[in-house]
This record gives sequence, C-alpha cells and structure tokens, in this order.
Amino acid sequence: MGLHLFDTMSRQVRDVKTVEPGHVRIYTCGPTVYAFSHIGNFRTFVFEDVLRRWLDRRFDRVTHVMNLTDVDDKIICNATANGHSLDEEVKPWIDAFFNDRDILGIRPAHHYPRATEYIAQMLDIIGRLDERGLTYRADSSVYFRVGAFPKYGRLSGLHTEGLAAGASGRVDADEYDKDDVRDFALWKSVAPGEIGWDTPLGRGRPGWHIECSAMSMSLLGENIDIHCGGVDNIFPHHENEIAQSEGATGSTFVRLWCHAAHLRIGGEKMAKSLGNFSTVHDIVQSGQARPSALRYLLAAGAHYRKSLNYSDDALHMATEAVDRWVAFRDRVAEHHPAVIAPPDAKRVLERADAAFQRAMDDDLNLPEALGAVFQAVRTLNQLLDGNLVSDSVLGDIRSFIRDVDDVLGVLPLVDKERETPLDVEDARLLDERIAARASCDWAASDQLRNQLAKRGIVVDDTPQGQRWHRG
RNA sequence: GGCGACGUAGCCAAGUGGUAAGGCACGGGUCUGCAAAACCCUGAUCGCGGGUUCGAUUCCCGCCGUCGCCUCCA
Repeated sequence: MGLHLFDTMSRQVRDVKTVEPGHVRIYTCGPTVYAFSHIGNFRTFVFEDVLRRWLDRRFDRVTHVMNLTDVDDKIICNATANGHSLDEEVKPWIDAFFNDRDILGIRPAHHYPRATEYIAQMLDIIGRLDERGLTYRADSSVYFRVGAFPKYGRLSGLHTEGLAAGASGRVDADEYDKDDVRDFALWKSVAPGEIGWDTPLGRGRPGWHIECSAMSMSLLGENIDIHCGGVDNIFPHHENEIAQSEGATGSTFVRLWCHAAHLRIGGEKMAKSLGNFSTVHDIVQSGQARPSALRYLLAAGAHYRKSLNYSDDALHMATEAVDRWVAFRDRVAEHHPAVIAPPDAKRVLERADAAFQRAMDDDLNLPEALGAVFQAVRTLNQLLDGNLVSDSVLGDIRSFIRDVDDVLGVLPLVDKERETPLDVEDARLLDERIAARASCDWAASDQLRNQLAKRGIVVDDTPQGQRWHRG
C-alpha cells in the first residue's frame, strides 16, 4: 500500500510520492534555542521521529533536516542582558535540546543547521524576491509584499478579510511600519552596536521565516517531499515560508505538509506563554515518569492529528502499557519453546504484522497499529502459557517485537532505565532473599521483597527463580 | 467576528453504512507458599434533535459542549 499522510495543503490523505524515486527528503521545524523545549514541543518532535522511523522502513534513503533557530528577539534580548555573544547564549540550550532528544530516544536528523550559518543563503533568496518585485523597504528593513503573491493563504485557509479584521488583537503588535498587515519582515534593520550582520541590505538580522526557506532549499533542494511542524506553525510561519520560497523559485516548495496537534494540560494548550508547561528534564529528574513512558504517551497516546491531554493519569496508563510490552518481550526472550507446536502462533503473527503495517501506512495511525499489536500479545501469551509455540516461530515473534519497537522506540529506553548497576546493598538483599527462599523461609523472603521494593527494585518469582528489575 | 477540529464504556483511545480494536482502572476466578507476570469471566448501541438509507455510531442539516488558529508559539 505504501505510506499515506494527511496533507494540510490539500486537506486530504495522500500517497507519499518523492521527487527522486526511493529517496525522501524531509524538513522538520526545530526548536528556538532560548530555553528548554517543553513536552508540548516534544510531542511534535516525537511524532516526527515516528514518521522518520517509518520513512526509514519504507524508503531506500531518507534525508532529514531539522533546523535550530539560534537568532530571534528573545535570544538577542537574553544575550544582551547576560553579556553573552549569540553563540554563548545559545550553546547550553542546544546541548539541552540534544540531551532531551536522546532521553526520548529520538533518532537524530542528518543535519541540524543553525540559522546564523545561513545568512548568505537568506540574502540570496531576498535578492531573488527583490528581482521579482516581491519586496519593499520600510524603516531600513525589507518586507515581503503579500499582495503580490496571489497564492497567499492557501495553506492556512486564512484570507485577507479575516486577517484584516484582526480580532485576535495582535495584528498591530508589530512595531514596524508595513504597507499591509499581512506583510512580514525578511530582513530587520538594527541599530549600530546591536547584535546583527553587516550586509548589502544594511546592518540587520533575519526575519523569523526566511531561515527555514534558506536552510531547506540549501540542504534539500528547492522542491522537497515533506515539511513538518506543529499546527501552530501553519500560520504564519509555514504560510510565509511558502510565499517567500515559491516567490523566489517560482516552483512548488513542499509537496506534502504535515502538522501535529497540540499537547494539552488541564484542557488547555501547553505553552511557554501560559506557564503551564513541563520539560523532559523536570519530569525525568523528579521521577514523575520514566523516559519510556513519556515517549509512549507522546507517540501513541492519541493519533498525531488529535490533541493529547497530558496528566498523571495519562502517564500512569502509558507506564502500564510499556510494562506490558516489556514483560512480553522479556518473556519471549526467556521462553523455552516446544519442539513441535501447531502453526497457530505463526498465523497470529502474520495477521498482526499486516494490520500493524496497514495502520502505519494509513497516516501513521500508531494507536490503531498498537491495538493490533496488543491483540496479538494476548493471543501469543495464551499460546506461550500452553507451551504451544515452536522454536522457529519464537524467532518470528522476536523479529516482530523488533519491528514494532523499531517504530515505537521504548524498549531501548527501558533497557537504559534498567541498566543502572545494582549497588552493594541491593545485591546483598537479593542474595539473602535467594537464600531465604532456598530454606523456605517465606517470612524473610516477603520481608526482603518489601525492603527491595522500597529501594526501587521489583522482585518477581518465576519458575526459573527470582527476577528483578527497577520499578 | 472569520476559519477549523473534536465529543465513542469509570478514564484514555482506534474504527466502520450492516449492531464497536486496544490500553488503564474496578470486581470475580485460574496459577502462585504469598505476590508479580500471564490467562479466563464481567462493562458501551458511539453528545442531543432531525434527515437520507432496507439499515447510521459511521453521510447531510441544526443545536449543545470542548478546543485550536486568526502574525511570540511545536
């Protein structure tokens, strides 16, 4: 069937067809590095990771670019206040972003370009726009003239009338003089001494949107296959990117636009400005959630185009789902198969695998895909209970688990969570318990189990003896 | 005011024109020295009102509710 994705521009699910056969080129909007990204931001990044992983499965070659926005008003303001260069200001936040990315097991993009490294390319695009009469100067800044680009508004479905009405009360917030409220800055002039670049356009700094056009076109070409971001990037960011990119090249900038819905908390959108956000760092450090559970919730708590409510309850449900998945993996890993068994397990696997792939191909429906997986997990557990799984099928089950988790991505996180070595005291208590059980001292055995539980070590007894893992 | 999305069991959440996956929680069992894990049993006519249809939760219209975007936003 092949991968189909919902395209924001055409508002329909479309077959993913690449410009270059077998090679998909994707650009995902990355963070503005002025603080920790919050888990709402990471909902989008995790969605993009699931997409990336499925693209890796479905295409011969994937080139994935995620930008780092390292220049904007907030960054400049902080740098000035802290007496930092732009670079010094931004460095710790870039490190923090990569750290959080790794905590959540997000597969790295192939390129992480920084806006400030593409000033020349931005100037080139502005030059091309200028040749086509799509720019004007005001206040020494350079603006894009939206009125000269008839296709403006197609992505977001917003038209002049709606914008001019300006009911958000924010339209006039801009401090610059523009001919039309829809116009946006390509290049903003700055005063001498302020952070900026000396260019033929004068001393200034880039507008918000031009960076993505420059980096996307430089690294992936003028016509790319997929461009992703959060829904709040549809307008104005992506709308403006289209205008300035297509205005410069005259050809289609992006073939398929993909947007992830918001993460909510207490029913409201999680946002820095609302102050209702949490960071990966906080959640993991405080022990509020394991990285594996957080990843599961963000990736599979709901279809990516539906908003997802973040709560302790949701986190708990995700934790339990992960544990069920891990327990199955561990059980399969340790199972001693029957030499001969009926072929039921094989059929269950094939059906589950087909359903999984079908759901993923259908607009990345991970919740549905996992429904099929857990359905199979139950049936396979039944068969394992009855020792009705043969050696060869056991191998198939293991590769099925690998294939599913190649997308879900929680098992490596769980393994990392568990690999913290036992300290001496824990090891001693575990040994004591083995001894107590050997002499059928159940009271001591239970007491030691409780003691270990308080230290975060969960002990289970199996026919193969005592097993432990971190809770 | 304009544009758009959503409303499915106690909670979360898929899905389909022909009477509804999965996860979590609760209760009852099997297994276990006791637990854990696993398995079994138990629960919904899909916001409300109309319409189209042999038949709608699924299509159309209206209403109610929730949320998002309308130039800081993933």
